[in-house]
Formats: sequence, structure tokens, C-alpha cells
Amino acid sequence: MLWLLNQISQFAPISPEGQLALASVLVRKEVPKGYVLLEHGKICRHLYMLEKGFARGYYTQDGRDISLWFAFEGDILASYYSFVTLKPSYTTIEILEDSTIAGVSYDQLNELYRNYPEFNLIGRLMTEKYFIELEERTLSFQFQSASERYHQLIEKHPQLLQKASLGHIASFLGISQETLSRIRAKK
Amino acid sequence: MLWLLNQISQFAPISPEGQLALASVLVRKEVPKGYVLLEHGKICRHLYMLEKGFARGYYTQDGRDISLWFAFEGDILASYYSFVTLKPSYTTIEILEDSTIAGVSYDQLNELYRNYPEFNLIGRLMTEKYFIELEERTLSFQFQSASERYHQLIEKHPQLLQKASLGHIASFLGISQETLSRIRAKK
DNA sequence: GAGTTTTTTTGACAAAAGTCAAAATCGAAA
DNA sequence: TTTCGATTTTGACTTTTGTCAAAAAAACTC
Repeated sequence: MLWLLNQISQFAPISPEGQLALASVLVRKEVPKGYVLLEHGKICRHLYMLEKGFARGYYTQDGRDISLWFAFEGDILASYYSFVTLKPSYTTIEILEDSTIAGVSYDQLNELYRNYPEFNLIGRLMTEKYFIELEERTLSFQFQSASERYHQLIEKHPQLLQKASLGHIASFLGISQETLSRIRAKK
Repeated sequence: MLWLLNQISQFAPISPEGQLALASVLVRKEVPKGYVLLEHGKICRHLYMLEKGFARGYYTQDGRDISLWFAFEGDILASYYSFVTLKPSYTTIEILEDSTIAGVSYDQLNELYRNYPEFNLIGRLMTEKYFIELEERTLSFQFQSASERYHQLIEKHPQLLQKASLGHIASFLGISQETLSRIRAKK
């Protein structure tokens, strides 16, 4: 429990009452490798943070799946889109390593927002953070070649090579697995 | 003034006091076509909304500029990245049609956030909205061909063809102008 | 450790997109 | 209207990436 409070209060300090209220609704779970946290087509009703482990989100298109993101420790596990709009998620969330997750349900979070407005500040700052990260990713598609995107990704997350398959990484970069293999081959 | 209050309160109702406070710090400006609202390298210290007119944000790379977004009425004009982090903006914001803009400065907005916490809710909801739009754009790069991206863009914003040059649109789609021209040629 | 399954790499070819240069078209100004 | 300048299109060619199939390598199971 403490861990998540700690993570969140890095965005903005939380009052003791807020901390208590959050702690009382927090859910903490151990989930095994292969577990599907959110299924395509279902509504995302929980906002989890990955305390320990590894996961990814992906779309399915014409039978093949395309990675949207990888989650490391401290990252959010949710379909923002579905969680915010309460519409069915396009994303499937798959646990890739035995993990510990902690989070709150949609209803509970909105209770928190209502009763402890300070959480709106945190919510805003976290959303801003993820917005900026996503912006960077969008720009990488617009500006960089596949090879540049790959090398930059590996530089930022060297662990990724141990944790995810090349197929997962290739689809994340928006290229075929063969192209990624060739990028890796040269130099 | 009323217009902007109206727009914003679509995200969440604002108390009369909040409305007054916002109104008292709002800036409203007429800016001519060609005006540069934010220069690359400068810190974005204002959050404007486009009341009327048309604008775009772009990066410059190797002498050529690449459109990041187009802004229609009701859209935000700012470099989120720079505004949130107070680091120099990579984006340049250019007014493409005589426009009316309305907004607040960084300091004033943070005063509002501090004195009227309800604005954090609005800030969060607006950021969420833009996050989801950006997510869609990112996916389009990962999933769709240039041709699909083009047709979808035009379907969503038919006015764009009247307002922006093909060069601007091509760079927004992440392709060369010649490729866009050829996409348009076939059917 | 042999055999099976999955992942990764390689080869051959096709399709998509980029580049450079020139031509055609469009629009505003004289 | 004519002209100048910018935008858009077209042509020829190159580079990048995709696809399908097969081979090689790695990981897993018994």
C-alpha cells in the first residue's frame, strides 16, 4: 500500500485524510504471467499501477496483435480511453511476467475525486505526464525512421530486449518483424 | 469572454465565483494571418483557445517544417509540453487565418488552480480529451497506410483542404508532398 | 539430450514511399 | 489581361519496408 501512495505523492503531496481514504479503497493483486487484465471489448473499470513485473497493451487486427505500449514498474495499466469514456476497450492488457498491481475502481476513484478534490490535481498532473510521453511517441512516428525508433527505444529501455519478443517490439514500432530483424542485423 | 466560459463549462460546471475569477484574468486577442503565437525555443507561458480562425503547430527539422496539428475553433493553442514543463518549446504556433484567441497565462492559471480547485477537474478532463485524441493519431500511424490516414483526415475535417496547403497536410500525415499528390490522383 | 515448438533470421520478390527535377496549374498583383 | 511566384502534379529512379516461404537458432518438454 505504502508503495503506491509514495508513487502518487510524487506528483503532489496528499493530505493524511486523503491518504487514508485512498488506502481504504486500494486493491492490491498478484497476477501471473499470461493473465489478461483487460479484455478487448470490455469496459475498463479499474486504474491499476504496476508495482512489480511487466505487461503490455495491444490491439488485435486481422488476427495479428499490435503492441501499443509496454508497462514497467510505476506505469499505469489501463485503457485510458475506455476508463474515461466508459466505452468498450480496443486494448487488451496482458501480463508478461508475474506481477503485483495496485489500483482503484472507477467508482471509487470518482468518490475520491468528489470527496477529496486534491486528487483532481494529481489526476491532472498524471494525465499531463502521460500526454507528454504519448506526444513523444507520436512524433517519433512522424519524424524518425524505423531504425531510429528502434535504437532510441532500446536506449531508453534496454531491459525490453530481455522481456519482450521481437515480434512484440516490431509491432510496437509499427514495422514488420522481418524489418526489425534486418535493422538489428546491420551494425 | 462568454464564449470561452461556455466552452470550458462543457467539461464541468463552474461556480459563479470561479467564473468571475476566470473572467477577470482572461485575455482576448485578435491576431492576423501569419502571426507567430509561439516561437520555437521560447517557453509557452499562455494557454489559449481558438475562438475563431485557424492555426497550426509545427516542428522545424533540417530547414523543412512538419505540421504537428491543426487547430479549429474551440481547440487549444499551446505547446502542452512547454507549458507544463516550462521548458523551451519545440513547437512553433502559426496563425493561418485572421483569428480571435482567448486564454490565460501560466501564472494566472496556476492561481486559479490554487484558489478554485474545481479548475483542476476541468484541467484533468480537458487533458484527458486531448490525450484520447492524440492516442487516436498515434494509432493511425501504427495501423494505417498513408492513403487511409489521408482519407480519414479529410472525412473528419473537410474544411482542411480549403485552409491548409497540401505541403502542410502531407507533413502532418508524415509523408512527402509528392506521395500525397499521388494518393489524391488515384480516385 | 533428443525431439518439439517457438522465435528469429535470411532470401527473393513486390509494394509503398522518398527524392530530385521539370512541367502544369493556380492566384494574386500590376 | 498579363505576369510573377507559389503550389501542385507528374516522371524517372532509388530506398525503404512488406510479404511469403524456408532455414536457422533458441527455448521448452519429456
